Amino acid sequence: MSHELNALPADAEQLAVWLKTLAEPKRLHIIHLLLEGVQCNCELGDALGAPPNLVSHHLRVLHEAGLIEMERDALDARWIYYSVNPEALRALQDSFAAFFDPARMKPRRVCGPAGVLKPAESALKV
Amino acid sequence: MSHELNALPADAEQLAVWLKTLAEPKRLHIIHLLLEGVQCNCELGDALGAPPNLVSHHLRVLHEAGLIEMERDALDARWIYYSVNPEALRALQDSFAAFFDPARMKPRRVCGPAGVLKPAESALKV
DNA sequence: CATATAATTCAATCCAGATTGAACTATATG
DNA sequence: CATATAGTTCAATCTGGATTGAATTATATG
Repeated sequence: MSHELNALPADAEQLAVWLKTLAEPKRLHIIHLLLEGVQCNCELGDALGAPPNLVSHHLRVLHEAGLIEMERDALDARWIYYSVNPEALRALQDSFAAFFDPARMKPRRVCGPAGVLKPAESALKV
Repeated sequence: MSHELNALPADAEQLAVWLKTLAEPKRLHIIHLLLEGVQCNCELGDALGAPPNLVSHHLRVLHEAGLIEMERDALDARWIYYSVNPEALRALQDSFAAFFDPARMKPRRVCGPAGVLKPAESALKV
């Protein structure tokens, strides 16, 4: 047979990484805030009620997952602005929609006694 | 103001629960297998290379999150068949698509020096 | 240069939850 | 009833990763 039914498809590997990244409540909240236009560590920290080093940690995880981008302020380079990576957001959407597509649902594979018996047999049995 | 920008929207709470449930690699794999039509604990265990009690644990978590359903075999009630809950799958799709909708992206909110200065001022500064 | 600020890095601690092994439940079959 | 099977429950252990506090970097300003 061509493709293993048992293995998780390769496309799903990237999705798994993204899901792990987004499953953290504070990180999901950060994405929400970034989408709303909030951008620097300090403001994110205020909104989350979290210290700057913790915010920094979560921002790094999000950045390493390719979900957000960073950019220094042109006038005062101490400030760093974060934003959602639009391409990644679209890829995430597509990947998720493909994996959890209800149309993917296949009929049950025969496994237990009820499936093994033919209709005629199961009729006799009853 | 009507709604807090800081708080995670209520709709996102359910999504957060689902994401935490699906972020576990074996559970994501189980969803994949169920979508492919695999259904009983034993076959899932074979595919995952995991003992039945561990499979059972993950199935419970998925069930408690409302993502899967269970049904006993009509002929031999020792067998239990699991399947993805189609309604939950659709709700998950909708919820995720709404939260990560690229169209949600708002312009950056003023925060640092570059944003605070008016165009004229920043022009002078340069 | 000295001081302040925005943010990161580092090391230590803590904790939720995955994993494991053994006992248990429920059902079927001889 | 005794034995086997499919699966669950329970308690203990282990581990990845969130959290915390202190030190560090980079930049700006007087």
